[in-house]
Amino acid sequence: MRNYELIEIVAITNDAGKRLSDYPRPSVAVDTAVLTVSGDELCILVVAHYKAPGYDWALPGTFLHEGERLADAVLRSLREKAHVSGRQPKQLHVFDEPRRDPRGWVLSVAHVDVVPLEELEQALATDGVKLLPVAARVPDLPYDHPAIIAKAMERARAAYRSEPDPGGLLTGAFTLRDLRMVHQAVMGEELQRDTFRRLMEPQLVPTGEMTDGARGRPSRLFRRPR
Amino acid sequence: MRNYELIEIVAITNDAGKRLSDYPRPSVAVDTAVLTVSGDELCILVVAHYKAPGYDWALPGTFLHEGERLADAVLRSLREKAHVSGRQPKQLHVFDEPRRDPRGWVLSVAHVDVVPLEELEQALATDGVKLLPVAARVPDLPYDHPAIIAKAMERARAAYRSEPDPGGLLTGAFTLRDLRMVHQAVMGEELQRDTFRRLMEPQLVPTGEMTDGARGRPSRLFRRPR
DNA sequence: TCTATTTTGAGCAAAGACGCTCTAAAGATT
DNA sequence: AATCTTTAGAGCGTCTTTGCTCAAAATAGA
Repeated sequence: MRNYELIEIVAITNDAGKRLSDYPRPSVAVDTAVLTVSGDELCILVVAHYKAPGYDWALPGTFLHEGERLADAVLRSLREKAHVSGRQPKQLHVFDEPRRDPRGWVLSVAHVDVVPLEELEQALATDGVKLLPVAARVPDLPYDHPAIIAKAMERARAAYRSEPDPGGLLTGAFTLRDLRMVHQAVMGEELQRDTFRRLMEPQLVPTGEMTDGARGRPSRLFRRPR
Repeated sequence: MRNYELIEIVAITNDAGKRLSDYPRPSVAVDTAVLTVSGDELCILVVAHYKAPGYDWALPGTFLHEGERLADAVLRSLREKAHVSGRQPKQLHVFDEPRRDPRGWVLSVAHVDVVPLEELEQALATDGVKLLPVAARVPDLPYDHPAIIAKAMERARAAYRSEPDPGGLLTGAFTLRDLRMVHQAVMGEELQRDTFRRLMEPQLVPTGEMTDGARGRPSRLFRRPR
C-alpha cells in the first residue's frame, strides 16, 4: 500500500474549509459491456462471477486503483479477465444508487467497447468467459448490468447508424455486403441495401481490388478511411 | 460524521479477496453546467470561486456526501450556490485525470441542466453568481470546466434539434415564433421558419387560444405535450 | 456446355422534404 | 382614416431521397 496519495487527500478541504478526509469516500468500480458480432448476431461478453450470491455471470469489471484512469482500469480488467487488449472503451453512465452493491457504497462507471471476434478467441477458449447473444433474453445479471447492456447497445447502435463500422469489427478489406451484414447484426434489423450503400460508400476508401472466388458478381473491396 | 457507512466499506473485498479499505478511494465531486437563455443568447451560470488560485469564476459544484446520489448532490449544490431548484440534471462525463485537481485525487462527474431564466432571478440578484454568454469566449475557468461546457452545449443542442424545448425554458403557453427564438438561442444559429414549423408543430398541443395585443397577425398558442 | 442462382451496380419513377412566395390579419405610424 | 410594417399560415415548384426494377457478371449445378 502506498500512502502518499492518502496523505494528499487528507489535506483536501471543501469550499467550507472542512477536511475532506472527514467524509467517507465511495469505492469506484468500472464495468464494461464488450460487444462483438458472432454469426450475424450481436453478442456481449460475460465472465464467471463468484462474488454476488445467486448470480453466475457478470460483466467484466474491477475496482479503480490508486491514481488510475478509468479507461486504464477498463483495459486492465479486460486484459486480466478476458485476455483482450481492448480498443477505446467509452464511458456510458455512472450508476450511483447507494445500495446497489450489498458490499457497500460503490459507484460504478459503465463503459462500452466494441471488439472484433478474432480478438476474443483466446478469451473464449478459456473457462469462465462466454458470449451471450443479446437478442435472446439475457439471464439474470447482478447490480445494474442489464441497464448497462441496454445503454451499451443504444450507444453502439447510434454509432453504427451513420458511420461505417466505427468499432472496427471488420479487419482488413471488405465489400459493401460484408459491411451491411455487420451493421445488420449490430442494429438487430434489416437494412435497405440501396440506402445503406448511398450512406456508406462516400465514407469508404476503395482498395481498387475486387472480390474473387465468391458467389455472384464480383464486387469492389473497401477499407475504412485513415 | 456518521461511521456506519465507513464500517461497511471496511468489509468490502475485491475479487481477489483483498480488503478494499486497503485501497485509497478517490473523492468524488459533481460539477454542473447550468444553461439558460437570456436575451436571445445561450448563457451559462458561473459562481465566484475562491479555492483555485488564479481563477475567479467556476461552475457550481460540490463534493459527494456520504451515501448521496449524484443527482441529489447536483441539486444540493445548485440550491446552496444558486438558490435554484433545478429540474433533472443529466450526467455528461466523468473527468478522471488523476492530477486534474491540485488538491488531490478527485473524480468529477459533470452534469448539465437547462433552467428557465425566471428560476435564476433570485440567484442572479446576489453577488458571486453571474451568467456568461457562451458565444463570447469564455474566460479562464479551472479544472475541466471548459470541456464540461463544451459537452453540455453539445448535449443540449442535440436535445433541442428534434424536440420542442426539452429543457422547459418556456413556461406556459407559447407561439411557434417564441419556440423558434428559444431554439435559435440554444442552437446558436438561424433556423428556417418552415422547416422548424413542420418538425415541431406535430409535437405540440394547441391550447385553442390566440395571441392578443402583439405585433402582427395573431397566432396560435401551444403547450408541450404531457 | 448450358442453365440456374446469386450478387453487384445503375436506372428510374414515386414520395417526401425544402425553401420561396403570396395572402391574411393584426398593430404602428402618419 | 389611410397606409405601413410585422407576422402567421397556406400554396407551389424544385430538389432530394427512397425503394423498386433490371441488366451484368460471376459461381454452382445438371
